[in-house]
Order: sequence, then C-alpha cells, then structure tokens
Amino acid sequence: MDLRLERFLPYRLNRATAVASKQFSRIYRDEFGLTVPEWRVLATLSALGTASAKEIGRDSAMHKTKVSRAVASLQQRRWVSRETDDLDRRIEHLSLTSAGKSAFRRLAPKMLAFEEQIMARLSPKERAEMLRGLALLEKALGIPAIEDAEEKVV
Amino acid sequence: MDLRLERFLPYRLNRATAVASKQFSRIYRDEFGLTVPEWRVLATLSALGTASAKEIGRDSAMHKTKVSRAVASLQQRRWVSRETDDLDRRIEHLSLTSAGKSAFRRLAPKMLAFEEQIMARLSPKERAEMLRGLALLEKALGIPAIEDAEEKVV
DNA sequence: TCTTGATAGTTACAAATGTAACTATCACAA
DNA sequence: TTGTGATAGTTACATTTGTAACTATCAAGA
Repeated sequence: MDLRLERFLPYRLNRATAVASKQFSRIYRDEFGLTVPEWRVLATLSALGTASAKEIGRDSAMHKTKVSRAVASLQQRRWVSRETDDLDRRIEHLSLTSAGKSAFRRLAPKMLAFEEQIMARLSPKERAEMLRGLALLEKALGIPAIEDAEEKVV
Repeated sequence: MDLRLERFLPYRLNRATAVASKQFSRIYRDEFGLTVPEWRVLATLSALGTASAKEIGRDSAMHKTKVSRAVASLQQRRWVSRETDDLDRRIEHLSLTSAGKSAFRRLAPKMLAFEEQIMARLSPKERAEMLRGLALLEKALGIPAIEDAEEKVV
C-alpha cells in the first residue's frame, strides 16, 4: 500500500497551513490579542467597508457562528459598530469604528511585510511558480478563482 | 490598505486546506467513523510498521496529546496494539493489528483514488506545476522537503 | 545511594469550534 | 389577517483541541 502521508496532498496542505497560520497569527495575537476569526473579520470589514455578518462569512469562508462570536468580541473592543437595516430588521450592517480602522492600519503592513519575508525565500521565478501552483490547487479543489475587480456576481 | 484576504497567502492556504480536508475526511469518516488524527495514526503506522507515539507525532506533524488520544481510540477498536520497550519502559511500541491492517488496506486505495480524482481536474502539465508550486511553498515555509528523493512529477 | 534534569506518555482543565435549536423578522399566499 | 416557510443572527450544548501539569522512567553525576 503506497500511501505515504508525506506525499499525500491533504496532509501536505494541512501541514503547510498549520505552519503558516502559526507564524502569521503570532503577529496579531501578540500585538492585539486577536484570534484568527477576529483578524479575518477585521480584514474583511476593512476591505468591504460595510457588510452584514452573512457577507463577512461568505467573503472570509467562515461559519456564521464563528463570525457572530468574532463580531461580538470586536464590538466589545469598540472596533466594530453595527446598525440595523431600516427595511429588513434581521440584517445588521457592520463596519469598523475609527479605532478599528486605526488598528487595521497598523496591522496590515506588518502582515504584508511578513508575507513578503516568507516569499523572499524564493527567487522571483520560484515565487511565480509557487503562486501558479496555488492557483492550480484552488482550481483542482473547485475553489473559485480570485476576482480582480470589485464586481461580485451573486 | 491593499490587504485583500482573497489574495493573502495564509488565508488562501487555510481555505484550500479546509476544502480538501472536508472532502477527504468524508471517506474515512463515513466508512469507519475515523477522525482525522485517527486516520493519520493509521496511515503512519501502516508506513512505519512499528513506532512510538513520539515517532508518530513527528512523522505526522501532530501534537503528542492528539496522538495519545487517537492511539487510545484505535487501541479500543483493536486496530492498534502496544508493547512496552524492554530496555526503556517509558516507550510504547505501537503497531497495527491484523484488523487495523485490513482496515487500512480497504481505505488507502479509496483515498488515493480520490486524490487522483481531484488531480484529474488538471492537465498533466498543470498537475506538475501544482506539485511544483506546493513544493516551493513548503520550501518558503521552511518545511523539510520530501526526503524520499523520488519526486512525483506525474 | 540519592539527587537533578530530561524524556515518553497521559490527563485535567480551559478555550475554541460545530451542530442544532432558538429568536426575530420577512415574504407571500390562502 | 393569519399561517407557512425562509432567512439573519444568536445561543446552548457537546466535541475537539491545546496548555500545562502530572506520572513514570531513565541517565548521569555528587
């Protein structure tokens, strides 16, 4: 039976993700005590401006209970504010407060710099190959490709 | 602030891994009720023949408590047996029982077939590129390359 | 022999997570 | 208007996980 775990796709993915997640999360955990879901809500809201919890979940690929808890926590920090929709009172429009935006502005460059630092271990050619491979992996797994424009087909 | 989550490396990794893990784990979960750690211990022991919990942890990149619990569960199923080392009684030598081997023999081909099915969504050239990208990602993250020399380039 | 420190493995406890049930609201039709 | 089913979001409960503490054992010296 030639199933060696180290050659097996889901295992390799899992290991790579665990390593990356551990390294990246240290930045926002040490500096702000943020959890992974909280960081993602922060980044998503920063990108979208205003969004409902459902939209955040779709955009960040998180389960709605995870989103709900992360939002509640960020709201307690006064980094996120909410406003009920006038027409449909089930919907809460969420957005970053100025404190939330400020935190993200301090955090984002560090995250990007660390990403750059990781990628700098590869030559420019290798880096392009790595990103190409990642895109192909997403294709194989049926994950929709990155959209370039703001347009979002619903 | 141009940090878009969908372009951000750790986020993309996490999403791809979650999708893959969910699809793959269905096979051994539905058929045998195995958890991810249990499946990994099974595969690792199948590859190594006999190993200590520590070796399983190193080989499968799992925390020792995860290994301990997975082993305990597999032992209750009578799929794993243990024998204390004669010279160092802290060490337990673990191995698959014949029932464990039998289960793995039924499971492994299905796992490999599913991996093949995923990869079949790519052309041979794309598949090679994807695996190349994955290897480069591991390099960037400082994960030791597959030692077994024979690189799997389709 | 009797420390001291290291190691293999297990377990207690707390934090994080998913499932399912829940509340509140809406749309729509009988 | 009232009933039915769908949806946004929250919460209760059980499972899973990691951290830290624990047991048992070993090795190497004083």
